[in-house]
Amino acid sequence: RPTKQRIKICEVLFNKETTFHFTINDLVKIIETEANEKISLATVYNTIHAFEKKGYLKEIQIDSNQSYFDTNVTDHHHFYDISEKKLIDLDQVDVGPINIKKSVPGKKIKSVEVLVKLDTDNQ
Amino acid sequence: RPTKQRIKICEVLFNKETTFHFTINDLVKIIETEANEKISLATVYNTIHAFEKKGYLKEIQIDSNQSYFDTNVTDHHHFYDISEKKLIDLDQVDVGPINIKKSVPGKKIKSVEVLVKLDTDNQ
DNA sequence: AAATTATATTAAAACCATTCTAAACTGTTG
DNA sequence: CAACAGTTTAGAATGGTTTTAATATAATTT
Repeated sequence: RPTKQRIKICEVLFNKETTFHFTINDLVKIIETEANEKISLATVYNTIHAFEKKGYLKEIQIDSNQSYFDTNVTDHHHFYDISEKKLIDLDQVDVGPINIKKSVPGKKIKSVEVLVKLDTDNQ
Repeated sequence: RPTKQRIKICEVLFNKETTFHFTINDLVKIIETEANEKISLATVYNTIHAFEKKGYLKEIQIDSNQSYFDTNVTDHHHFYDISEKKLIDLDQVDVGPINIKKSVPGKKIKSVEVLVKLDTDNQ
């Protein structure tokens, strides 16, 4: 299981000081420039999805035409900078407690996600 | 501007007692069965986007491979039923006030969206 | 009401992120 | 080191969305 490709991806993702956000394309570019190695798109998708299932990554859906991933797997929320198409972490503390006062019969809450969209403040 | 196709779409969307959620595909199917009329996908996309820009519809992004639209354009949040892929409205009252205690320099908050994901409660 | 103009609709092609496929390859186990 | 299961790969397929270029329609002018 610990193949060359997976080791490389792990290095890029988890040998950083801070957590960060990326798209599949970002990741491929990082690997191909930083490491000057070719890697198949399919492998990246496979690996990232495997990591996500294991809980090493979180998928964040904002845009209907691209998935973002987060190496920060703790419970938290996000700012989304619309013009730069970038994500910024938002701690639970910075949002405050959220108490959902409505429930749906036969269903249980799996997650509560807050997305705060940001625009340039050109007053 | 008030073409046959636009009138038909308006009827389907806004002559209802309640607001509702739909995908482009849902809408095309409704029009083609309920009205037995053919309508081009491109027209539906054009019209829906035009309506969205005018503020008659809200786009909701959940799934990275399909956009949902909401005829409820008031400020509110959503439940997302994962297994049924359906949206359910969640009033602001049912979520409570959210106060974002962090800010990003040069950016202003455009929207705060809460998405509560639901799973089947098979205890 | 015909002619003109601007705007909409359409089918089909293009796009692009993601997934699938089937063959080649690699790490592991005995 | 042989055999197997799991992995990688390039390329094709998928599917929602957008674009294109031609045709049609509504509004405006003559």
